[in-house]
Amino acid sequence: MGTMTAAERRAHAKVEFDSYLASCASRHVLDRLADKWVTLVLCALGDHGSAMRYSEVARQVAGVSQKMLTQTLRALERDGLVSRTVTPTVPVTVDYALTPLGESLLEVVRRLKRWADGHVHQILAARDEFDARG
Amino acid sequence: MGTMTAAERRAHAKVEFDSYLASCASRHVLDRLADKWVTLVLCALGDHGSAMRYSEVARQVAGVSQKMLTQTLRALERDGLVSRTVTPTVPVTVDYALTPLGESLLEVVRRLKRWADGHVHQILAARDEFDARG
DNA sequence: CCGCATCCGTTCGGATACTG
DNA sequence: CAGTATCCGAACGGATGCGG
Repeated sequence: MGTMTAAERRAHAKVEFDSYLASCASRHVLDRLADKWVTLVLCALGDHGSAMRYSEVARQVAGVSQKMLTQTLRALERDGLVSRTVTPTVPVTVDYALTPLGESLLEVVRRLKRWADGHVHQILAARDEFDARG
Repeated sequence: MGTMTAAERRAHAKVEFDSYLASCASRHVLDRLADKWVTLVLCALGDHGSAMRYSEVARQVAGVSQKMLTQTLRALERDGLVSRTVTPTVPVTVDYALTPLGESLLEVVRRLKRWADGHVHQILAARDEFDARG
């Protein structure tokens, strides 16, 4: 395997770049929120108030595949943002809820949503004007 | 064309889902921020304080390809978050700066970063514990 | 009921080369 | 200097089928 074209150079550049990103700890969290489904799941759990079954979350979010939902919930659990409780009933029961850390994050996300709701018309207007010019 | 396998069903589901998303206007903005480079560019412009040349931004962000940088700047310009000023000198000069709307958003993003910086250790700790259990 | 594994189309994003 | 255009590998994300 004498060919080490893209993969190698990529790896090198990645290390370099990751060290840059690592210096900015908050990027890890931003990257989490960057996920399309994370905010939706977070808000679903937050709006509901109490723990939700897996299928409840799926119904609430309503466009997510179970692959993405499971993946998202796992990631959130891993980061300590949601808790996962398995009750060994006959068909197993699994409940998800926000942890205190998750609720703390939800507050910040809600601020973001509030900003978005308050400024979305300006953004859409700017977008229209920009597109009109071509 | 009797075959309308994935493409068709996909299209149908997408319409359904998009109407769900459309009801939540703030998603548009969240999706913008979801972009990996948007927050970095936003912060670069914000930290610098005044207008920056294209190459200055590139140097500051330091891991972005020119393709992504241009694409990101265009998107931000389109949304009215940054202004793009072309000065027709001999080698053309282009300056980018935050608009008032962009600065307004930056404030919210900074809140998010502050939360992240304040809680990243909890997240990393949770992650380690989770990984330790396997 | 909850979730994992596989397959596969779509999209993202970097490298490179070229223009004004 | 500040882009644009093309190519291509890598990663995302949905559909389906199986397992506990």
